[in-house]
Amino acid sequence: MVATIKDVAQQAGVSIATVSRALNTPDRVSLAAQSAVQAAIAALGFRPNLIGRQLRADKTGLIGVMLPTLSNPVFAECLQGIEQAALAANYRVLLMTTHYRADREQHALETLLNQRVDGMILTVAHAAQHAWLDRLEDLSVPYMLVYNQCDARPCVSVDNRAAAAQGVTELLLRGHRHIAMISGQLQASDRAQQRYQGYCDAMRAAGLVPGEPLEIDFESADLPPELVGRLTGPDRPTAVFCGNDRLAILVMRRLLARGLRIPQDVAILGFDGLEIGELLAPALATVSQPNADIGARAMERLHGWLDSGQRLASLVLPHGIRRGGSIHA
Amino acid sequence: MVATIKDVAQQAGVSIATVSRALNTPDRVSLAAQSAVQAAIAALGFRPNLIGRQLRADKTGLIGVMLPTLSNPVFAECLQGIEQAALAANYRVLLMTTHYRADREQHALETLLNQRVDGMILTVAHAAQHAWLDRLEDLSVPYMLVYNQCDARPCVSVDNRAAAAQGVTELLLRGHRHIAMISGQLQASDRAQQRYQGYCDAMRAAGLVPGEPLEIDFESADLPPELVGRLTGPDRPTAVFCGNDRLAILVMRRLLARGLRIPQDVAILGFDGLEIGELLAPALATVSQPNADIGARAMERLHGWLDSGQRLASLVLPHGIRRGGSIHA
DNA sequence: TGCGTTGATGAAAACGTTTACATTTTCAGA
DNA sequence: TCTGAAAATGTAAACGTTTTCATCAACGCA
Repeated sequence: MVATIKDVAQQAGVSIATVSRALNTPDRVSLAAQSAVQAAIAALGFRPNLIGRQLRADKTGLIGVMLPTLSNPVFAECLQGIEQAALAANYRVLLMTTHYRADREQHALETLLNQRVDGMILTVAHAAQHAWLDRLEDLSVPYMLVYNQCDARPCVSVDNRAAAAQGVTELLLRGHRHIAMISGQLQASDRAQQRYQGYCDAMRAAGLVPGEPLEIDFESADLPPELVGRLTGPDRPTAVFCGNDRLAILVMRRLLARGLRIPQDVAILGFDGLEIGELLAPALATVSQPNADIGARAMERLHGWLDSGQRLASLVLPHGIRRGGSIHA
Repeated sequence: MVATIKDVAQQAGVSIATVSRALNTPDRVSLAAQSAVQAAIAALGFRPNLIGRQLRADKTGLIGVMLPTLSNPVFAECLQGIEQAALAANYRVLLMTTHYRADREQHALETLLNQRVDGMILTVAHAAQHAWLDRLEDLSVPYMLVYNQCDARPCVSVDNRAAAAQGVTELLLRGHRHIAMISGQLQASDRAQQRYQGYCDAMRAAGLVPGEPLEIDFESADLPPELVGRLTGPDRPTAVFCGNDRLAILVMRRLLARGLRIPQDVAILGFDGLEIGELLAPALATVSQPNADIGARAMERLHGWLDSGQRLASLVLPHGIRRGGSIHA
């Protein structure tokens, strides 16, 4: 049997109120009582039951975090940032992954809500129209989106569209005219759509006709053969812009295996800024995001919101362009 | 104001006990009452407060997960496995990272204990002598170690020593005689020690004298110059066995930058089996572990323990040797 | 001495559930 | 119609805290 505050009180010869005060507001307790309580706590190995405390306080100190997957290091790094900032702000992290599935998004949000997390940090499929986010607003549960970018919601992200356009422009400057874009399912990710928009912007600004996006499952372990065909066939593109680095790496592998030279035969540009990309051969050029920062800043802002009750505006963090061997020889 | 079971009872014209039963054991409630309750729940948007339930039941449905870092994809993949298995078993995951620091291990365990998690999945510095693990045993809190390997505790891991020895043997078979080992701080990781033992085993079995381990901080972003010196200097090794893939990748980068050829000038062998290693140039040879499986199996076993009350034995999963360009031309 | 202020303490209520136990209702069989 | 068992329901306690409110002692001051 694990000791409760009642046992401590009895052992120390004081009331449970005094024990509670000794724990939370020691200055309101006589020195004699304090040391009696300390002794009793040590003797019994008492540790306060947070569940009781949370029920009474109607606060859990929990932050619900919902991300698509941890297999993509982008989200793992972001989570790392969240966790570090949560520790600093004395919150704990309850984690759920969705694997880009709507039913899992719903289940996760429901669970987090039932668990009475104080706030949430989320990446959802489509921030703009999302019934559950509206529900969070109604319930006035503080939340922050990460990676999603949407005027009507509190987000921490880069400017996906502008960043993508800048990346594609980098390819255009190198003389590419036939540039394809590969992306995870647009329907599963508003970021993917925004990045595709950025691609279109840059193409049109150069007087070119943007291609249709070549879609592929976000979590697929390899490229479908017919896609490989389009990238290696007779009218293949001279450059490929990939909606994220994971895809870019898959593409690089497949094309290299098919005997294409990168970047001479085809240039590859990613999006995310995964560190590991720098170590590939050739090094992956990419539009980089500050992943750990995205998480940490989101947590900081959420903390501010929880502290002040003031909803905070979105935050757009700077992106970067990391040049590398995959786009210039 | 968010609705409670009491509001639902009032709205439905029944007692709270009936509402509770309608929720948990619907077969013990008349159809009339069931539908009245359902209607009330829908009307009020009631969602059961898990905190109240957890307090009453003395069960939280939470699994505490403590890992060194998520920046190393090994642990991110493992966490992914844990999360997936936790979902299947209807548990939720509370995450804490330690960054290989003893004070953070202690803080995390304390927090998880206070939060009354039903069980824990942990990677600790040293499984064998670890006061807090002893404490868990005393409190009979079910837990499973991952990556740690220790006869006296419930672990899910590979056989680190044998795996390392097999990897090093692979190098020996290729004619290497001067093989160095680079590792994270041995004092921060029993796995590192076991892998070093395996290295020594293999070297001695070949009649060679094992070198001292070259230690480096687990989380350092680059190699210290003096270490680079030893790897590139006049009596440099012809092969380097790295205690984990992350280190191996750092080593590869540095040595390539110094103009050494891999594997002609120096062969590199990692440990972990990170997928990304296959995409490097040259592809990283490594001793592979089934990371997601380690997490998933640990969670399954923990679930079994929680269900049955029976502590389960350790599980040693098979390792593999992934050959690659970093050890053979 | 008497009074008011301050500081320490305790009793009890409250947070939202589940469940043991008691009570009421239903219904089949005589 | 009556009886008894079974089914449905309700009352109240319990889980471990925090906090309000009341009580009481101590003490300074007139």
